[in-house]
Amino acid sequence: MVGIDDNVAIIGDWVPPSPSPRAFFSTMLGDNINSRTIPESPGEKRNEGLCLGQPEQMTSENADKRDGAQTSGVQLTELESIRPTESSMNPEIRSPYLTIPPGLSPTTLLESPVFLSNLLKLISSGLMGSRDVLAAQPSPTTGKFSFFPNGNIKNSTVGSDPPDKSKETFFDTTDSSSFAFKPMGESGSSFFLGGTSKIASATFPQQSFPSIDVSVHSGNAFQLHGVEPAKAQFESRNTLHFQTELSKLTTDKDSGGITVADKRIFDTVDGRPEHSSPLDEQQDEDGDQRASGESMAAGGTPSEDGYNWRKYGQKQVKGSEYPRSYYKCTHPNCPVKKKVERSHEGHITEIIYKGVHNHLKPPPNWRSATGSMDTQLDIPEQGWPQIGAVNDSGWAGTQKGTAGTSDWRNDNVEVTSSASGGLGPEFGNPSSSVQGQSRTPFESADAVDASSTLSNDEDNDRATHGSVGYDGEGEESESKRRKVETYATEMSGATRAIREPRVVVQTTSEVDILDDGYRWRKYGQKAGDLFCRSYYKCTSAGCTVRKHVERAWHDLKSVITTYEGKHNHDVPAARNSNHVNSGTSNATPAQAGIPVQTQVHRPEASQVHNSMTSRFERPPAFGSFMQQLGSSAGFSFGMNQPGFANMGMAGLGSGQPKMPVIPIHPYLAQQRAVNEMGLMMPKGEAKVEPVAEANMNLSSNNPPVYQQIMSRLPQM
DNA sequence: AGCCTTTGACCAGCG
DNA sequence: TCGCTGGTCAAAGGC
Repeated sequence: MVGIDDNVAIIGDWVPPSPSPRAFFSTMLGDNINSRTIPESPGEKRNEGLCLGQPEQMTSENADKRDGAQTSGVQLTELESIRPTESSMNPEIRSPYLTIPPGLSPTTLLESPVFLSNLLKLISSGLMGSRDVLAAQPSPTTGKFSFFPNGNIKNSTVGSDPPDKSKETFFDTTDSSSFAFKPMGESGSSFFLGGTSKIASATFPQQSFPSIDVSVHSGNAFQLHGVEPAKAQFESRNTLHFQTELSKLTTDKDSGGITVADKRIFDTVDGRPEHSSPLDEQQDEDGDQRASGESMAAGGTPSEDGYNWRKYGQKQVKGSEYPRSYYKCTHPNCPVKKKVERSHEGHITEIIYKGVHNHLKPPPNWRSATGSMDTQLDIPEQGWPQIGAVNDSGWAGTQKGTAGTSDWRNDNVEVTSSASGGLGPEFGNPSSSVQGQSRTPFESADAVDASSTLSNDEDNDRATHGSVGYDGEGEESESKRRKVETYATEMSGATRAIREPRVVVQTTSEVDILDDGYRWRKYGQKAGDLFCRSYYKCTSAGCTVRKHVERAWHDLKSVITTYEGKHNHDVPAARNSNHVNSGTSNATPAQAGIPVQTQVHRPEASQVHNSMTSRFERPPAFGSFMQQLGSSAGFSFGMNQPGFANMGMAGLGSGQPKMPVIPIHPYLAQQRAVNEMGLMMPKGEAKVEPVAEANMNLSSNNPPVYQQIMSRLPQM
């Protein structure tokens, strides 16, 4: 990769030896406890401080005071990604520098909810004061970031003037594409977080956060400036305007919960991609202008943000000559959607994101290799879902009430409530209440870091070999090492192309298999020479089960249905009752006893209705069983799926009772996380090959085949 | 094989 | 109640 690999963090007085993205964020966010000297209230869990800081920090006054006090307290560590700097204009206001390690593109950072939210954490924790203004330019070649206090930027390189060498001699002033954070108001090329006093003036219960507005000059400038309601700004040619409005960030003072509304708007001019993945950036660096066009997926889908999207709608909107496109993240259970609007020239003018991904960004080439379903790694459910939850106040980014609009209300309510307060300590994960054992928001950040790492070939190799971006860190703590191991396991599992269990059922009627009690959405169809196959997804929220129904042309009566995925909810009540009570004698072998090779029993259906419940609330014994099951039969039932928190809860229908909450020892939880990762098995092909008719129970009273299969799971 | 886009229809909110 | 609008669904076909 040109640039980023060549120049690393020139901002600092010296450059750490290839800090990993993980280290970058870890350090940035204080994950490196050794470098963290930010005062914390005694007895206060560290993680609490990591979220949004202590409440008393949240006033503008305090924030400003802490700008200096806290940042000056940041020790210069080996991975000094953030360091205090004397302001040439206002020595009281200090802002950390931020260096972008190799392999981590600025755009990757800024597109990352982790980055944005963590910047907020910085702000809130005092590392970045409310008045800190960041004028940023991503350096495709250096990856430099620097944070400048408000008003200190006179010569940012953003789009215009080079930095003042007299002030920043270390700054690569000859590199017009260097990174600088610049206060808003100095041309359009500013990037600031904290938005003057908006953050500062907000007090944390029900605090309203300012928008974060990021403009990215895809060529050589990068901007993120806070404005009020995010407004699109068109910069010069090749300018990308990225607006993120953390339009709603509220906290529950007691629980530490936080609700964040996030909106990002990408504006592009001149048809440049509104966002660039690291690869795209590389292409740009290489002068490969294909990026402008080819960074768009077929059909113009903006995919260069690294995530996989499925267009689910298009609408001609009022006042726009061109339609607006609607996309959903294809990752299972990921609630993120985005709207893409285009200018009358057909260029993308705006992308509005809704929600935050609850998974890692898939490595660039994985989708084509293994399919997006398997490549977008989940991150701990106590991570982004809560943040995302927070964000879902609507597309427009206007600051709305806590409930948000109808479409997003579920996200907000479900996640927030499920997380016992959202972004509080441990993100509300009851099992993660013990410091240092469970995953914290920063660990989520770590995961994302690692994701970024995967974008880097070199680091990717390391990840594959179980060493994720720890170069230069010789004395990592055991806990950190454990986290790395955990992640390595995770990555290893991902590398093995984790597949889901598969159950193949042959029936004599497609109708029956379609009417199996569950709600399916047809998402594809394939007609081959010998067969015609339809693809279905379960429409239940949080359910990842898919099936395809295949009918041979020569024998249309023979229907082979293959179920694939994890069995995380019960049959929808209405359909279920209908089905059971219908008495339709059209029962088929599909509804009969299926001789699943894996002779398993199942817990109560309600006990596996979603993995949120499973993960948080299932008895440990059940987890143990599932491990055995997973290891023995290649089955998994949504038990080892992180990242289901929000959707899982959203998917809790009224008729789906929740399991009692059974606390799990955090250590066990963590170990389980590791184990579960390790149990991610290749597709288990628990195949029910064409079943002999004799084996079919044609009783119409039989529950759907899926239930039949599930009924063979062990009882608790 | 699996996912994607297209596109008309449907639905809900709102005035 | 109606019309407008935005958002979503889902069948069909393409990649």
